[in-house]
Amino acid sequence: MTPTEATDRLLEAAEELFYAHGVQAVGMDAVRAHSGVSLKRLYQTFPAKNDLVEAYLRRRDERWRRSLREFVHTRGGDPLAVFDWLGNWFSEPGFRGCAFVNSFGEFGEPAPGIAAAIREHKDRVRAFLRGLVPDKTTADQLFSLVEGATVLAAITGDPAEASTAREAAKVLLATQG
Amino acid sequence: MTPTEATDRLLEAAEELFYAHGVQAVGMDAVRAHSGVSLKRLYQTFPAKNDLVEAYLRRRDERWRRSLREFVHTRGGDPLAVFDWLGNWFSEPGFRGCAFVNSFGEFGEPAPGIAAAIREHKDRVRAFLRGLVPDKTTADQLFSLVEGATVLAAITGDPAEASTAREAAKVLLATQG
DNA sequence: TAGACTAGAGAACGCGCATTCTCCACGCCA
DNA sequence: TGGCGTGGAGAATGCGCGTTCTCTAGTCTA
Repeated sequence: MTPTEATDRLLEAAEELFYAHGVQAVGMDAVRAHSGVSLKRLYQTFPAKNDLVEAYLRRRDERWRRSLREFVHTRGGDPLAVFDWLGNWFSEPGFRGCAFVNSFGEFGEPAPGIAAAIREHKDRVRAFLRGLVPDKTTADQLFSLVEGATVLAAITGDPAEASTAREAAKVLLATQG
Repeated sequence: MTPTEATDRLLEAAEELFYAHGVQAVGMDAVRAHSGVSLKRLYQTFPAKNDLVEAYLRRRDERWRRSLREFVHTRGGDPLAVFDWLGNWFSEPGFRGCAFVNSFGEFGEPAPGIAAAIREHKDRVRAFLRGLVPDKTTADQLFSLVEGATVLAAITGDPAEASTAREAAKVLLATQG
């Protein structure tokens, strides 16, 4: 098995397990079992669990934003499409809220790399929304709606939080946008 | 030491430690040390850590909502006062986001009592907002803003998320309320 | 005062898990 | 063919922590 293939398998397994069960609840041995990569190789690739966690978050950030970006692009950059995308996400089986918010909750004092990955993710999402909505304030308001809808959908299990937020966004965009 | 005094001290210590550092990061021995209640008494009062966690959450729910309710009451029930209250909260030293959202993130599969405490807290906050804002949809939109502002203030450390959300709420209330 | 009960301090137990170590099988080169 | 290095499987280590156990000092009662 080539090093890059091992890395891929590890990150794939890490994402599935960490997102579904939480980082702390998943042992390195579970990652080994789920990835099929030996423990030795695992530690050669990621010297400590924190390194794997940080890599998991950074990869998830890239993929999550790419998915959102591409979806919104097919809608001609309509900011409301963001909320349609959220609705789809909330409805996926296994949806458990924002991985970054969950990780923030899990680690009282996160390792610096992990804290940075979380903050940078939110910064990038904010930047994306600002690119979609010229007015900074309005963009930030939509961001708040996005985060709120995600948290509530996770806790209540109701994907309709997305349309509630969508209606609010529509009003905000019409008033200020 | 009377049993109720022991319970009070334990819950006080639990809240300070669990909220500040996260539940998993705080051992029962730290609760003992911080409360001054012996381990034996601790386990007589709360047979397992989960019971203490659930009691901590339920007590925090009561106090948090009472504080919000009383503040909004002094403002004549103005829904926008909610966001002023949030701004104060976000500015408090030691603010670390919503205890319930953090706990949700901490426990992949929470014990039933803990999951219920989290859900019930959100249900009650939603009910409070609906009492303030007759229109259900608008109330739910404000709820989304509240949750989003809280998450973002926690992660970015910027209390100004409260005023961003407040402006959005103002627009939503003017349009629909 | 002697006996019995209480509560606290802290040791002990058991387990889970991050990390490291040991041993073995397999492929490569002279 | 015979050493030799590479990689995997999985045991061993060390530690943190939830929970329980032990021992002891103090207090109340007859």
